[in-house]
Amino acid sequence: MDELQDYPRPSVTIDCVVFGYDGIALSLLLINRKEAPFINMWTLPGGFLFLEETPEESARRILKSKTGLNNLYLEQLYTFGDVKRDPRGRVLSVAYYALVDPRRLELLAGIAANDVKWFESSKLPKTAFDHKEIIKVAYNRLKAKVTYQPIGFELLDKKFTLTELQFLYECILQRPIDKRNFRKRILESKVIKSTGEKRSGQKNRAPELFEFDELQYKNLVKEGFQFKI
Amino acid sequence: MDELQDYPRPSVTIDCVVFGYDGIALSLLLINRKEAPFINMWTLPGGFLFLEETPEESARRILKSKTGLNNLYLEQLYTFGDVKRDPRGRVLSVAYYALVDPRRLELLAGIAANDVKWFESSKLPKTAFDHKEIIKVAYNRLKAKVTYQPIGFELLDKKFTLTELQFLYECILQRPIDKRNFRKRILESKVIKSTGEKRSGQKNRAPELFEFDELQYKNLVKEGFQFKI
DNA sequence: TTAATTAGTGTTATAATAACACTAACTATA
DNA sequence: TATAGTTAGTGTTATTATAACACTAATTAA
Repeated sequence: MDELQDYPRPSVTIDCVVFGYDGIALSLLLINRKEAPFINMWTLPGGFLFLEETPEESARRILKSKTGLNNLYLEQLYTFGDVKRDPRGRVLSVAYYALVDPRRLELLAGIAANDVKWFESSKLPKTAFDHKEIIKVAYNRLKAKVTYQPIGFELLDKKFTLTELQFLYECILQRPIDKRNFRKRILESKVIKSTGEKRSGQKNRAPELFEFDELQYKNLVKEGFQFKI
Repeated sequence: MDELQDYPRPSVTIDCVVFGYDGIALSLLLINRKEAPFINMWTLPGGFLFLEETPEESARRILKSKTGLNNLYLEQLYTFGDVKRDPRGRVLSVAYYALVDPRRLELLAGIAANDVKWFESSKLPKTAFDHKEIIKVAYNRLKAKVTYQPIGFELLDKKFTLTELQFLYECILQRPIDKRNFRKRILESKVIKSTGEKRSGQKNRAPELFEFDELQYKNLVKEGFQFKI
């Protein structure tokens, strides 16, 4: 019989690509590394997988400890396994990506402000390990996914205007979207509903506030509905 | 500094979902397990990851040893990491899926015929570990992928007729496709080209033989072309 | 009250998709 | 050698989805 101990085991880490959106630009959360190797370089939030947790649980634990947030949208991205991706030895990384509204996020008090930082996705610093590659894969996945699954809402406040939602999509997809067509489609899809409220206090017409209709979305999915932007 | 040996390491295996198509049905290659646990049950071809190989290299090595084939279409599927997915201990599985024309495949002489077997995907036996779940994820991925990437060709002979290609798509997607629309679209896409030959010796009109135009496909992709069925 | 600013709204041309039925070529056999 | 049986191959049209486009409405500040 094969015994587990007959085979050498790699180390396994979890790395998270955390996307945030502050209303202006898509950003990524990076951590300044305080240890060798790659001391003082920027890295994805990550850590070693514990034996008593699943990779997803591990990702949530790590995100909680680095950002203080739980319950965020999280999805497995890919497992990176180049033999020399970590100079310390053989380390597999199961990568996840997460979506966060950074305005809802309080970076943990215990962590020095300089250690954890948001970077605009177009202005990333040099990163350690193969994290540049992981980020690239994550961004491509986000871009593809956002057009056929209503995950963009995770990056916004609970209540948002259609203009805000459109700006977010333009920001992720890096292309302009026609306002009238966008509104028509998103409203026809029935995945968002009006709250009846308006956002006032601006120097212009008060826009209507909408929210994601999760219940309705689940029903639509059951009927075979496919979200599409 | 973090040292790798400070952290417990899980075992890591590679499991492969091998899809085959014999002209009639989509099939899966399973292996009859000769060891505990799950002795005598059917499993996905798999094995432990070696420290000196990447997960993909490992998958190719495993497939080569179980099927004798190399150079097959292979793609990482997902990493399965339930804490109790293997009764022997903590084992992560990095799963891959592969596409094979089973008529090109000679099962290795060294392996008893009963040990390795094709099963129609609609008539699978009970499988060990969480392999049922892995298979389900793989089939969903294949179904989605086949509509926007020309990977179906991997399951056919180098030269094939349009009718064969259409049957394959109907088989994977589990729905009828209009013959004229299918031909129009696949030919307009330019990813296949006529060989000029015909397949004769049947009791009916000799169909034209086509082949996948890989060079042309790569060019089209560079120009931003998206395959679509 | 007026200017500035962003929100909100429909129509039409164009392109993509889906539905549909016959003729052509080859083989077997009467 | 004519005919029946079988699968290959071919275009057109209606329907639906997409893309392009410009003005009016509401609010605030000056």
